[in-house]
Amino acid sequence: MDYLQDLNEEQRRAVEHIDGAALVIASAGSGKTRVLTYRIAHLIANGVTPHNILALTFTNKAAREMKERIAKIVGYDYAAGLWMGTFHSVFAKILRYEAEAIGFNSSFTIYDATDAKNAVKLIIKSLQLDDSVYKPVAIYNRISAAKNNLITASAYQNSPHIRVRDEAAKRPRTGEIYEIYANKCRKANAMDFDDLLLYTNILFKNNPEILAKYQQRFTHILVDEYQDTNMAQYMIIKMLGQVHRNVFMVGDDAQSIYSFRGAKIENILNFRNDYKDAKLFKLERNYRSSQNIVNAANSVIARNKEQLKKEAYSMNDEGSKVKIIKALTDNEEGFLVVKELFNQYHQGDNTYEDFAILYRTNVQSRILEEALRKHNIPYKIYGGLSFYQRKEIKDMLAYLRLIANPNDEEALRRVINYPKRGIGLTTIDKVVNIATSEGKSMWEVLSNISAYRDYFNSGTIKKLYDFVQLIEKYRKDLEETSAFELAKDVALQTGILQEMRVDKTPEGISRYDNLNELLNGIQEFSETAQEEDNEDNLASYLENVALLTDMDKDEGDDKNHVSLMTVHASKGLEFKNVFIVGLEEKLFPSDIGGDITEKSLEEERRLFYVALTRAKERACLSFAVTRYRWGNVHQENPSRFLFELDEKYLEQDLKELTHRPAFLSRSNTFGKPKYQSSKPSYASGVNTNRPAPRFKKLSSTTAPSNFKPDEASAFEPGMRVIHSRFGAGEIMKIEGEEQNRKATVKFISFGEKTLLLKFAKLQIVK
DNA sequence: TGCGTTACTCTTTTT
DNA sequence: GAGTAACGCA
Repeated sequence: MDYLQDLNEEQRRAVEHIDGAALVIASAGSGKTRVLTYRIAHLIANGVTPHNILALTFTNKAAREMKERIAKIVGYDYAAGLWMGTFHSVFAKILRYEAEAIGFNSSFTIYDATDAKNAVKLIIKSLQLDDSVYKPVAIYNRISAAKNNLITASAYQNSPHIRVRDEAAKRPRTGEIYEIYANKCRKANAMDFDDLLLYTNILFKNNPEILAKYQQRFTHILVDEYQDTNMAQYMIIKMLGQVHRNVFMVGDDAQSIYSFRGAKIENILNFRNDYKDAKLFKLERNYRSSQNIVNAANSVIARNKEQLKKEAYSMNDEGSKVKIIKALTDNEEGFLVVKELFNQYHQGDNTYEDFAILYRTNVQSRILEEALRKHNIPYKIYGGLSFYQRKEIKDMLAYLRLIANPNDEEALRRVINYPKRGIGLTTIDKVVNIATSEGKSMWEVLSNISAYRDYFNSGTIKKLYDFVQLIEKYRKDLEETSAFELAKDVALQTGILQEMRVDKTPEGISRYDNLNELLNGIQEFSETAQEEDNEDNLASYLENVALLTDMDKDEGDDKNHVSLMTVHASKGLEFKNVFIVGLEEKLFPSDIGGDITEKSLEEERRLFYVALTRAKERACLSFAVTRYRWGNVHQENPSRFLFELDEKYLEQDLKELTHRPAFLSRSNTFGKPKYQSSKPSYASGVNTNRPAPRFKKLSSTTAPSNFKPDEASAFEPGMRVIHSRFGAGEIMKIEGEEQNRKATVKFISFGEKTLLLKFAKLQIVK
């Protein structure tokens, strides 16, 4: 019982709450995880069987860490019985048990976003629709949003409201695509991320006896990050919690940042409408951050209208004030931020893991990366192109998926001709046509290929037959072999590993390393599964891996690095020193999706709040006056969030810092040639009689097809390069006027290094 | 059928 | 700037 000693009064009241609905509003750094873990431990200590507790978290990592902490209090045996994980992973598990009830097979595979988009793209193509109108990503997003709001394909098509919207968007056949996609997934025995939640809802709604079983089982339900649940998740909890009504929601409306994924902040705002007798606990004391940081963050978030009343405060030291860095360019921003980081590191007793650099978008990481490398500072980028999204990893996993579920069409398409075995697009198209006309899956056609001799030549028949045999061979020992044995055999016998080993280019080496890392991961999985007496087979590995992200990967032993990540990815983490970069209008707050509406602005503000409250001791914000975005230099304005910060908590005078001569603020873009209306004209001056441009811009790394050798003479020694990916500098010498239709230009940057530029993007001024 | 080259699009966040 | 679709050639 002594664990209760670690809690303040409000925390303890929440932890000691056992029966009935409860909402815990836990502001940043207020010990939310502690309350959750201790409450679960407390439930167990009070006789609740772990098996009857369902705890849902936002990431797998959070679940794992929480389980670990609970185990330390109540013992590993008890903790192991808990139902704990993300919504997606827990309900994927339940869906596997109950697959038959919704017409799936329990070995269904999970499509990630890429698989799903590919499938949608193929459908659009097969309907011969214009993919510039029916943009696959946009259609997929529509479908995803529908699923998150529990709108099935038929409901979608029957909704007049949706019809009007799609017709206005000139995409009246979206519903049809949705339906075909849903059928296709069913035939492939596959579910995408959203399906996991949608089908859980359908399962429970259509099968009262199954719902009752789980309602009985889960006597106590806990949900973390409740502010980021969507409609589908909300309904699952509502249904499951109906009988016992012991739902314990923890969240912070001020940190709701996933509305783009369908999260409804209303779920937390209106919680007490659903559970009128619910207890409300407010954790308002921030144990993480200094007073200055908490106060600064409060001064910004106070501007949001939609929020629950609470008073976040800190009783830590006052701490240092928030520092703001102004840079002239994005490159300089990277440089100044890293310089400041470098200074801070050498001032106090810091390690590099005390530092994080947060940004709004992943693309911003590159510049920071370069600056860190130049300073020899170790860093690690989280997110971005995830490990599991790399081609070599997806290809390898596709083999495993296909072996587990041969109807998985996306997996089949990936590997049927990888490594190259002479099965081209023509052949694949034929197979697809046969499959569609006979209402079969591609695999069903392939595994009976001799019945279709007339359609293919004998060589192709042989190739297809061999491929089927290859997969069938692995399928035979699917049950007996461990996931690792199987994966190893595939990697070796298909020649994938060999192909990568011989590739000595830097990319090839990295691919080889990645594949090995994946194999090690599978080995680790097999070993722990054996130790813990879990199922060690391929199916269980695949279920595990499909829902993993980069953030879930275990940190190695080497933690001594600066962390770089998006603000979204930083939720739930804390660092002694935090840098938030790119605080400019249109970037943060972001203006993607058109206008900045009141609602979207409030979410961006919450995002900024999340970023700022990651800091324990020091926060440093930066902005650049010009930024190189989508091919052009843009004049940027400092973010409104900077001005929303109460000056009391700032180190510098913001007005002075952001003051800009009037002539600069007049135009919003700078360096953008005026003649460049729709398409950039490489052969400038040739097709226009407007005045010769002051700037010459060449795009792409290769010379354009209409490039003439004499274009190279447009570059002369003495020209100043005002922008290139290597920075600014002056052209010292022209080297070669034509090399394979490419020009090579040499110039000296900052009078130091000689850099070789091919046709890198240049902006040159005479 | 496969490969190399060129042209074009898309740039927010992620389970 | 990067990834990919389309194109054109062998």
